[in-house]
This record gives sequence, C-alpha cells and structure tokens, in this order.
Amino acid sequence: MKDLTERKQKILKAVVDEYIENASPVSSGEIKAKHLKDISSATIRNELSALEEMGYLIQPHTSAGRVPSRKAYGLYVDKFLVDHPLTPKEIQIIEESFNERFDEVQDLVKRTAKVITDVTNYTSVIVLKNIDTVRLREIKLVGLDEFSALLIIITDNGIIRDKVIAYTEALNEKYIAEASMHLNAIFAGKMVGEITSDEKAQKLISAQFKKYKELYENIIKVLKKYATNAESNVYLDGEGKFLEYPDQDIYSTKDFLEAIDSKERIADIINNDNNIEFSVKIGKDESGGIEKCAVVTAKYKLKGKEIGHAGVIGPERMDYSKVMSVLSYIGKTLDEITDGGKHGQERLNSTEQTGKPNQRRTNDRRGSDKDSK
Amino acid sequence: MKDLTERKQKILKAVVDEYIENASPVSSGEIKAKHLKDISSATIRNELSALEEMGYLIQPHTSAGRVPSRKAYGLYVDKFLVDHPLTPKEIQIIEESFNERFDEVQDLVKRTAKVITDVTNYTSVIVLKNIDTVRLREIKLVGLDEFSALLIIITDNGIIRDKVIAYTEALNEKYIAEASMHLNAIFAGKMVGEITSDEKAQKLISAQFKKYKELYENIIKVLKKYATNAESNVYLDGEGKFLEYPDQDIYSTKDFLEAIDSKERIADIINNDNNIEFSVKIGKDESGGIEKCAVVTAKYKLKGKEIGHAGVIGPERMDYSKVMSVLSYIGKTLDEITDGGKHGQERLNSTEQTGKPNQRRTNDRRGSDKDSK
DNA sequence: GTTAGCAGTCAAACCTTTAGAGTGCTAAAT
DNA sequence: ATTTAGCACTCTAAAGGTTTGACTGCTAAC
Repeated sequence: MKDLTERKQKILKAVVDEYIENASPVSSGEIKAKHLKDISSATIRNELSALEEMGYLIQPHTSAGRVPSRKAYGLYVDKFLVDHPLTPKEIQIIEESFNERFDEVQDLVKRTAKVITDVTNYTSVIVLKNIDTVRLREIKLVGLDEFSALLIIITDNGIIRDKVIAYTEALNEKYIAEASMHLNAIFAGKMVGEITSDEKAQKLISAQFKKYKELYENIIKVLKKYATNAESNVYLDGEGKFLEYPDQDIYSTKDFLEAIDSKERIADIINNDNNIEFSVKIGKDESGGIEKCAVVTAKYKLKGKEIGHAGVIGPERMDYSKVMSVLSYIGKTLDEITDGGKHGQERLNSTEQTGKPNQRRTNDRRGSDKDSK
Repeated sequence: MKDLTERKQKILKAVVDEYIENASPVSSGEIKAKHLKDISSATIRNELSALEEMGYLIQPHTSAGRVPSRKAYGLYVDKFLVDHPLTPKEIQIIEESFNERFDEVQDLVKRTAKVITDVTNYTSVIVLKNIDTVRLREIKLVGLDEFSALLIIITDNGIIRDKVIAYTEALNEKYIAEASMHLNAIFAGKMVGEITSDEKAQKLISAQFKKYKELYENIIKVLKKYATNAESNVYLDGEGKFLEYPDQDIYSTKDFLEAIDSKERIADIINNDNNIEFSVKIGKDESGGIEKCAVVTAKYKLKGKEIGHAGVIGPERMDYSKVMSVLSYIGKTLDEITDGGKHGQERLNSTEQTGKPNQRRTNDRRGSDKDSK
C-alpha cells in the first residue's frame, strides 16, 4: 500500500486533470467514466482512499470527491505534464506582439508580460535581475540646469534607468561633462554590488576625486537605492484576471491581492529559487508563496543573457502544461528575435533595427522542459 | 410639496450622513434618534416620502429605509459639506511625507498619491496634464551607442520623460550633439500639440534639416505617442483599498477593477471636467464615470503651475467632507514647499534644495472650498 | 401641519425536508 | 489477493416554510 503503482499514478493524474478543468471535487465515478473505463468505481475508490492516506488527496467532507493536495500538484508538475501545443491563434498573438519593433528593453519586457497574460489568461509577472548582480555598461550624466543632472544608468543587459540628482552648488556644463567622464571610468564594467559594498574603494575614490565628491556620493546613493528596490524590477500585467477564477475562497483572494500589491513580496517569491529553468511554487509554505496560488516562472533571456524571470501567478489548479508550453514558446520566440544572428555579441544592447518587422515563422515547439520546484 | 424646505434639507442631509457612516438604508426612527429629536418619526416618514418623490431618495424595497440617490449626493456635495478638520495625526502624516527632499517631479507625484491614500483610505489617483498641452522646456539627445540615443524631454512644469530612439545608420557622438542642438532650437518653448498637429511646419522643418530627418521624425513619433498615451500620465496608489468597503455588490466591484485597470478610462473621467477647482463625479452616467463609485479630484499645482488633477476614487458613499479637506490641505502644503519663496520663477523645475528638510508648520486650514460637479 | 397608533410588507434568519451525489464497507466473484 | 457489485450511510445543497423585526403607509385624533 506504500507504493505509487502505475495505476495509482494514473488515477492521481486523472484527479488533478479533472480538478484543473472543473474546479470541483472529483468522484470515483467521474474518473471511471472519463479516464479509466475498464476498472470499477469501487476499485478506484479503494485507490483513492490509499492515495488520500499517502497525502496526495484531500476529501473536503466524507461524502465528497477528492481534491489534489499540494503534494499532488508537485508530483503532477514533476511527472505528468504533457506537451500542450499552442493553437494557431495563440501563436499568432505571440508572433504579432513581438513583430513590432522595440527600442528599449523595458518596452519588450512590458510587452512580454502582456502577451503572457493574453495567452494564458493569468496574471503575469516578470522580475528582472536585481541591478545589484548586473554589470554596469556605462553611466552618463546630463546636466539639466545648474542644480541638477540626469543620471543615466545603462546595464550590461541593455536596461536603462535614470534618475534626477540634485546638488547644492551650481555646476556648469563643462564640469558635468568632465565629471561624467571621470565617474564613468570608475563605474563602467563594475557590478553595482561591487561598488556599493566595497566601502574601502568608495572612500578611496571619494578622496581621489574630491572635486566630484558630492556627485559621486549621490550616484552611489541612487545605485544603492536601485539595488534594494524591487519596485522598479517587477512588471505585472493582468492583475484583474483573478476575477475570472472565482472558485477560490475569500481568504486566498485577499492574499492574492496583497501579494500583487507588494512588489517586494513578488520579487522574493520569484528570486527564491532562481537557478532552475522552470520554477513552480505551489501554495504558501515556510519559504513564502501565496495561499492557494501557484507561481510558475521560467528564466527570461534576451540575446542569450539571462535578465530575470518571467511567469504567471494563478490558482493552484492552473493549467500547468499550457502555461509551461506558453512560457517555453515565448522564450524561444524572444531568443529568435533578439539573437537572430543579426548582430554580434557586442551589440547586445537595447535597440533593434528599425524598419521592417522581423521575419520569422515557427510552428514547431518543444513541450515542457521543466525542472520543477 | 415641490419645495425643498429647510426641514427637508436637514432630513436629506441626515440620510446622506447616516448612509455614509453606516452603509445601510436609513430609517425614519434613526433620523429622529440621531438628528431630529424634536419631530416625530411619522412626520419624518412623510418628508422622506416627499423626498423620494422628488428623486433624492430611493427605497430598496417597501419595508426598508431610504438610500440616497445620485441626485442626493450631488446636492450634498454642493450644499452640505462641512469643514472637517484634520486630526493631528493626519497632519503629521502629510507633513512628514513631504518633508523629505525630492529630486524629481514624478517622485513628488508618487508621494502625493501615496499620502492621499494613507490619509483618506481610498484609492488615490493623479492624472498629469497631457504633455500635449504643455510647453517643452528643452529636449536633449544623448547617444547610447551608434544606433540609438536617449531622448530626454523636459517640460515646462518640470516633468522629465525619456525614451530610447533607434536609427538605421550609425551616427557618431558629434553628429548627435549637433542634432541635439538643432532640434532643441526647433522644439524648445513649443507646445507638443503645436508641433505634432502642425503638419505644414513639420514638412518644412523636415525638409530644412534634411540631415536630421530620420531623427526628427522619430522624435515627433515619440512625442505623438506620449501625447496620446494616458499610461504615463496616470498615477494610482492604494488600488486594493476597495476591499475595505465591501458593501458594494459584485457588479460595481468589477466595474471598479476594470476602471482601475484602464488608465485611459481614468484619464478620461478626470480630464472630462477639468476646469474647476474641485470636481466630483458620482456614479456612472452618459459621460462616463464608474458604477457606484465617486471620483473626487482637485487641481494639482506645483509652484503655482497647474500640472494636473489629484484625487480619490471610492464608493459613492464616500466621506466627501474629509476627502475634500484632505485634498485641500495637501494642495496647500504642496504650494508651500514648492513655492516657499526660495527660488524665483525661472527655477521652477524639478529639483529642490538638498540638505535639511523644509521647515514649515501650519495647522490652520481651510475647509472645503469646493466648486462641485 | 403634526403625531400616535396600528396594520401591512418585506427581507433576513432560521428551520426542516428532500434529493442526490458520493463514499465506505461487506461479501461475493474472479 | 484483487476486483467488483451492492447497499447503507453521510453530508451538502437546494427548496420550502416559519418567524422575527424593522420599516413604512395610512388613518384618525390632536
């Protein structure tokens, strides 16, 4: 009775599939009718009972069917995912959405979030790698008026951020330009983490470049702020989608909304286990998560460089196969448009050639190359 | 029976006040007990009946109390608002929030939204004036690499936006700098509307500055996009607050969420009647609005310049007096910190002196200087 | 014009009943 | 030793029926 026999697995898969589809407890009769016509419901009941004892199923009350437990979803994601080919319509949505040219990485990120939502019908989320762990390509300083300048931070993966910084003494254009050069020499190529954590070097530089001290310190401050600021790294789309799966009880809806509200929390959840290709986090446990929700994410790569994670937040009973197929397809599409052999590695910045839309058409796709939680 | 006698007004006000407080239909007995002890409930019933006939009240069913109609709210906002002094704690929240220095107008805007939500406990919304109707102070072009540059748009009210633009031919730094100067000469001081709508001038310029044609056209495109793009002008905070007034039925919650989801719609509602100091839009009517919700906004000024509208989206039965008092107080506070006689008009850009927080302390405040819908 | 008093209405809360979906168990069949 | 049929049992959800009490509307007296 301790073994997960093949038949038990089949039945378990049937329960999960059925529950994902209908959101109501699955009965033995239902399984017999739709999945395993050749054994009797009584036998299935025995198996269900065993599976319940093993912790895979939950019975809301004695005379109800069974509902998958978190453990069951975990196993399901590990073993039972099937290839879920995208419909031509879905493919079309994705292709069209990426056919338009983009000038800026952030644009593309937003668009990706939107398309994930459109195709999966779940709330989508993209969390970019913390600027902390990313190399600076360049910083620029552009004077705005005598008391302020725009600091432009360009990271190695092509993301551009900027921020106004102000200073107390009036500075002229020339001074700014000079400072910009000097400071750039210091910052370029370094990781933000390196700069902000290395107090010694900071002091040294700060002393060496006395003239630019205030500016330098301001810049460090801005970088530090970005490094600890989830806000600017988290992109959401389709926050209202949860209204479309209303089988959840009030509690989890509230937890969902609270989670959605706090970008820090989202970032924490998604950055938690971020070294695997696909990550699936089901429900809330010691290490975080969202009550009654599942978070499925995949590595988000642009031009071969990993720039963060992209995925979906939905009910536990989400259509995992579909979501993973969609994420996988989108990943592949992004790969193609950003790394289509057009430019060498050195130009892997934020811009894409203007003019005609990228030509591509691929209908084959891999199913679920997963890794699971 | 056609006149809104003084007593009727009192009763109407009582109904609205009571309903705002308790969210349940108001009965004649309640009014007698809490508001008009010296007339009998029977008399009040007669009056209620008359008020209902006049369209101010609605009876959900025969044996229920009365609920205010939209017409009643309108009258209430017009005539019955009272001065609603802020508590010391509320004042403290506001003051503290603005005491920190800010470098950028957008920062201040976000902070304003946050503080409105914190103090009123409603979802707050700030809609900046469309860039279309605002004069450009300056544009800058900063080369990022040979195929792209960052376009920085600085408007007359100190708002900074930027956008990467890409071009097809490699351009060097010098070229960009030159173009930046030339183009700036063309754009500075003009309103975006002027530039984008005047096709003739566009053609002319485009011919005259042949060298910069592609750039110029790209810039126009970006400006046009901003001009028609609500997204970047709408700031929300406290989107989840609606959970805290759950007396609404499912429908209106849905409409609320849908409205919140679409920044265009928000912008439409708020820009609709934007020439009055305070605007109150109750419920949904021909000209838009949100079912069962009220939108209260005030002009949002910085350094004496009107830069948009700030306000609140909440249930129809919102605490109008309080909201208006809060908006008014915040408006006054902003006036003081941004125009405290520190700099002349010419420096009304985005920066504020660094260092010590602004010193100010004002506890007097005006109540409700309203204008109403 | 106002009020007291009372009949009438209606929603909400609370039961009770019923139906049926689904299980668990037992004993027979394989 | 499994599998299955059969049946008693459980529990929810839906439907129907009462009761309660909060209101109103009306009438007749003040």
